[in-house]
Amino acid sequence: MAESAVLKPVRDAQRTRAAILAAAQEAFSRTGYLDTGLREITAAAGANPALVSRYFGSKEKLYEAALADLLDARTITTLRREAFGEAVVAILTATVPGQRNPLPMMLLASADPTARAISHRLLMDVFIEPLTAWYGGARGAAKAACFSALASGFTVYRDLYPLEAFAGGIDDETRRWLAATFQSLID
Amino acid sequence: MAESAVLKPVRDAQRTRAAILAAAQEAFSRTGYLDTGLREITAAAGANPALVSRYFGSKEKLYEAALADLLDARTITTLRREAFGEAVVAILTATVPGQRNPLPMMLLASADPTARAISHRLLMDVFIEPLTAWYGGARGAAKAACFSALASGFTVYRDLYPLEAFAGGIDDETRRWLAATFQSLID
DNA sequence: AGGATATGTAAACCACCGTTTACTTAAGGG
DNA sequence: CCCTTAAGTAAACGGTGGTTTACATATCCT
Repeated sequence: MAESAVLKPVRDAQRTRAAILAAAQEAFSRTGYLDTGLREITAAAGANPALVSRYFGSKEKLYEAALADLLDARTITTLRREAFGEAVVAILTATVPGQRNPLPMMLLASADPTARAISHRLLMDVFIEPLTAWYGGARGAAKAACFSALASGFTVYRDLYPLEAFAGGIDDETRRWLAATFQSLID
Repeated sequence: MAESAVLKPVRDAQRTRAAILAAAQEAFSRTGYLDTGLREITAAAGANPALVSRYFGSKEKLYEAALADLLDARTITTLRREAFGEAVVAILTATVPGQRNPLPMMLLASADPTARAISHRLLMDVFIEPLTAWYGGARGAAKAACFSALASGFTVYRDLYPLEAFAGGIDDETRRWLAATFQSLID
């Protein structure tokens, strides 16, 4: 039988790089930056630690690539303004812990000065600034900050330090309070 | 001249222990748990790395002692309910980064599984539970969660990933929004 | 087909860290 | 005053981690 060499080549730099990136995202989101070893990441990707140097340059660069691939303000800036609060809460509560969510990764990496600097810059460039522009006006930056604070805080007590009220499905009152609070940044 | 042996003894276990604890709080709040070495802490305290084992047992125990010394729900539960929102904002904005604030320490330590478990337990026992009781009623826990989320989020974007809107003195509109949001958890 | 090149591997290197051990020195009671 | 004990020190140990080096092998073009 002809094996599908095109679909599953034994050696494929792009695929290997992508596998390492995906494994890094999973691992960094779960065990942070400092506590995640390159040997652990590459083992999960079925690759070799030395390939991180080859494809990304260093662990820091790998982290930067992993985070940049997850950060995207459009998840928020494409929502309709009329039902903004409800939509945000829907997104927040739909997100499964550890599944392509940049925030735990950022927070778990914040202990390392270099990783934090990378996160800070990426956060500003590809999230805060677009969000500020989307809010618009003189208070756009302040609204973006308030939005980020509440959304991040929710994630902290849902994924990092789970509180029953957030980690186990939230009740209708809480959902309404969150939605109304997010909405109040627009009205 | 008689040197004040009572005020500044050369060898004093209690004083040395306290110095290590203070240095640990400062260092853990600044560089996290994993990235802070015992040699660094003890050097700042003018002590020896081996004394951590003697006085605290291990690095984990030192972290636990350092965090427990900072966590206290009474900063919140002693506020008057009528002007709760304003009072909370006053406390949040008065807090100088890195100065006896348990939150950055908790967040920066969250990458290490053991340190996170310690933080989680302490947080529940000496903060969330008292706060839940203070709010009271069926939704006490949910209110405590919402409070913690917004307060933590504010701290994150003030101390960890500084946004101009929070890190450089906040404007009156933002202050009002925060105060009103905190107050809405009571009314 | 065959050699040049891209891809992957294994092992070593070097530095750091938490902890333990053996030792030195100051403090304090009889 | 001496000697027991507490307090502090220095160095070594075992383990780990990022990175580099030297090497093996699959892939691709002529």
